Amino acid sequence: MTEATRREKVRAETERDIRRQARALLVAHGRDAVTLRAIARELGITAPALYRYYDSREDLLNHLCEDICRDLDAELSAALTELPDAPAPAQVFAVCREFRRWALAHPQEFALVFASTDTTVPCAAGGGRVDEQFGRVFLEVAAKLVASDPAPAPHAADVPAELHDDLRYYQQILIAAVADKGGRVDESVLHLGAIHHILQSWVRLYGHVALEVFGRFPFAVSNPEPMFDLMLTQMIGEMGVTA
Amino acid sequence: MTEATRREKVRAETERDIRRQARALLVAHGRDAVTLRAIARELGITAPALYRYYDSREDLLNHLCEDICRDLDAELSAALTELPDAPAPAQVFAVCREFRRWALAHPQEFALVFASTDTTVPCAAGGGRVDEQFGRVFLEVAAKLVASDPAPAPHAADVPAELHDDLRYYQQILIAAVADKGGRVDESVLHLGAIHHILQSWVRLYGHVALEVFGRFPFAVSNPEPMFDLMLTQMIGEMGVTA
DNA sequence: GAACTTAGTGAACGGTGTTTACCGAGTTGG
DNA sequence: CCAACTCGGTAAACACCGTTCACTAAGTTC
Repeated sequence: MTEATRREKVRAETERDIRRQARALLVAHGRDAVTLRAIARELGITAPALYRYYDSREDLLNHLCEDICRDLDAELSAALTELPDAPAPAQVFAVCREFRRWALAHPQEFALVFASTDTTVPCAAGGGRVDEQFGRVFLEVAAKLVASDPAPAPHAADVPAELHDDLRYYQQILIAAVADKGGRVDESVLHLGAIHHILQSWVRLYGHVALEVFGRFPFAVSNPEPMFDLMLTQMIGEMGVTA
Repeated sequence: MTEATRREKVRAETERDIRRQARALLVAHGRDAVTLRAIARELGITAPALYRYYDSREDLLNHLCEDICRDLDAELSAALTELPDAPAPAQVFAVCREFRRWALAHPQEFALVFASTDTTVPCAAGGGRVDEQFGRVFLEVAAKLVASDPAPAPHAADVPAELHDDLRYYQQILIAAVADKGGRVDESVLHLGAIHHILQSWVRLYGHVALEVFGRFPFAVSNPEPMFDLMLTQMIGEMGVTA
C-alpha cells in the first residue's frame, strides 16, 4: 500500500511545504510578498511547477486562507478546552481574549482572512454551516452563554420585523450547532433578541480587534488591553448574565 | 504672474490627473491594479515620469489615502450641514449612515484607508490633531451629542484607572475640537465615561461597516440596513439622550 | 542669449504571473 | 517484462511590473 501511494505521499508532502513557505512569506513580508517564484525558489523548484498544485496564485491564497482559518479555530478551541468546567461568561471571555491575542500576533493573516475585498473566504459567510467557519467557536460559546442564562434577556421585542427572517434562519443554524456539541437550546431561550445581541457582540469584538490591528483608533491608545477587557465585561454583562 | 507660474500650473494639473487616474484604477480593479505603468499609459506618458511627482508607488498610494480621507470628510460634512438645526441624535444618525453608504459605495477606498497593514495613513491616528482625521466628523458630532445631554451618563465611574490617562488626553483633544467649532463643553459633561462611550461607538460603527464591506458577517444577511439602523438607535440611545 | 531648472523619454535590470512544449520517472495493464 | 500512460518538474517565452540612469528638449532666470 505504501508503494501504491508513494507518489501521492510525496505530493501531499510538497503541497504542505508549499503552503508552509507561502505562510512564512505572508507572515514575514505581507500578502504581496507571497510570490509563486519566491515560494518555488525557497523549495528548490521552479514557479510553473506550482501550477501542478494550484490553479493560480489566487487559488493558492484562498487555500492559505482555509489553513489560517483552521489554525485560528484550533487555537480558539484549545483556549476553550483549557477551562472546560468554567462558567459560560469566563469561557466567552477567554475565547475573545484569545482571538485578540491571535490577531495581534498574526496581523498579516488577520488582514488576509478578515479584511480582504478580493479574497473570497471559503470558510466565511455563505455556506451557512457554522462548522468550518472563522467565528464558529466564538458564536457557539456565545450561544451557550445566552442559553445558560435562566432569565429572559431584556430586549427581546426590540428587533424590527425586517430582521426576523434573517435572524430566525441564523437561530436555527446556531441551535443546530449547539445541539451537535451535545448541548440543548430552546428557541424561547435563544430568541431573536439574543441572536441579535450575539451578532452585535461579534461586531464589537471584530471592530475593536481590527481597529487595533490596523492602528485605526482615533488616537494612540497606549495600552488597549484594559479597554478591550472593559468592552468584554460590558458585552458579557449585557448578555443577561450578571458576570 | 500667469507666465511666471505657467510651469507650476501644468505641473499641478498633471499631478491631479495622476491621482485621478490612480483613483479610477483603485476603484475599478483594486489596490494591486494601481500601477505606475497603467497610470502613465492612461495619461499618455511613461512610467518614470511619475517619479518627478512621487518618490515611489508607496508614496503615491499614501497621497491617494489623503485624498480619500479628504473626500470622505467632505461627504460626511456635507451630510451634516444638510441638517444644521436638527437635534444632535439625528445628526449622529445621519453621519453614521453616510459613513456606511460611502464605505459600501467605495469598498476599495475603504479597504485602503481603513484596513491596511502596510499603508501608513497620514490622516489617521498619530498626529493627535482631530482635524485632518478620518473619524473627525463622527467623533465631533458624537461629542456634541454627549455634550447636549443635560443628564450625566449612567456609567461614568466604570472606567478602570488604567484607562484614565489615555481617555483624559483624548478628552482634551475632543474638547478643543468642539471649541474650535464654536461649541463649548465642560469636562464634567464630556467625562471619561462619555469619552469611552464615544470610542465604543466608533468600534461598533467601524465593526459593522467593515464586516459588511468585507462580507464577514457569520451568515449572509439579506438586508443589513435595518440591522445597522437598529445598532445606531441602540448606540445613540445609550449615549444618554432618549432618542 | 547664456546658464540653469525640470518634465519627460528610452533603455535597461531584476522581478512578477502564466502558458507552452517537453522530458523523465512512477505507475499500470497485458 | 515491457509498452502505454500518468504526472511532477523544467526551460523558454510573453507580457507585465517598480525603479534607476543617462539624456533631451522646453521653460525659466539672469
